[in-house]
Amino acid sequence: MSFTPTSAPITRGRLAKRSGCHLETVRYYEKIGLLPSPARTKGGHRLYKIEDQRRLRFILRGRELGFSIEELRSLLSLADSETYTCGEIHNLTIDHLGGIRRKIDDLRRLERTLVQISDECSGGAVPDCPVIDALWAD
Amino acid sequence: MSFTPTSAPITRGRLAKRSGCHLETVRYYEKIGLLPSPARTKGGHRLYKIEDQRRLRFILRGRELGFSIEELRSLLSLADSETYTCGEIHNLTIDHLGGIRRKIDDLRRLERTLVQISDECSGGAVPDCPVIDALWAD
DNA sequence: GTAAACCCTGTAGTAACTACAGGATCAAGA
DNA sequence: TCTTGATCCTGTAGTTACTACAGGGTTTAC
Repeated sequence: MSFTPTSAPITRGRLAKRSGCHLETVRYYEKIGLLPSPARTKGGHRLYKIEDQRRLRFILRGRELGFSIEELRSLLSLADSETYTCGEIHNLTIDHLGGIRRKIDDLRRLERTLVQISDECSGGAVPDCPVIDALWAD
Repeated sequence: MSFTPTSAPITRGRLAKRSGCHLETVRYYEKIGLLPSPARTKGGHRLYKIEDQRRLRFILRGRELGFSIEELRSLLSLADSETYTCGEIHNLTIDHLGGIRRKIDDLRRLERTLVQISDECSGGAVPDCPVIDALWAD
């Protein structure tokens, strides 16, 4: 007889709470194939094991790092394959980083433009505004 | 008899092409109430006037500046009212700018984290990767 | 045994479009 | 006038990554 108190299967709600995500997110990840369909109770309730928790945490961390679902699918299939190389992962990461940097550049350009336009704005009670003028301009 | 050759009504396709947006976007903006429903031919085809072109350009420019549809709805209703003040527009613009700056900050944090993680990555053919490790970590 | 708390399924909603399908209309040339 | 090809019409479904129900069934604690 051995005690295995920490590895007892847990319900979906408990998994979500422990992982810090929404209850429905767990079901969603299962639906789109990022999480495997877990064992069930006789009544049909899902039962998750430690490895499911680990996988969910992987996905949630990846999302926090801005990886898309499809990027995570690639990342997970590499990680699952056990034959991935650091180079493959590196490429995915660099691509992802490129996308983030493009977004930053776009937003910075936007910021500069908006600042330029709104700096001309008196902000007062006058019925005339350079922001509106810029949008209406021919 | 007067000639008014430049102000003849144009079709949806022509309006879209002139304004540099997708054909269906015009219909979409009409559907959500940003553009008014235009006059029609006997056969039901839309006919747009110069003022519609102007309004569409306003919306498209606003979108380029990152304003959401709802923000543009506010901006347009102010602009339509003819009684707006520069201060009201300024507030909307400053709020919008705040949102953009928050996004930039978020993305920069993300970038730093990703660079930190992937800098430890050899990028070689070895089957071990700090990116994956970071995601799997307990 | 019962009641509260939890879980099940499927579906619809979010933002801002884009992409059809299956037809009708329009403009230009013969 | 007829035809042909381009354009247009409508409604609906797809995109991303979830979230929010409705209307039930199950589990658990007392």
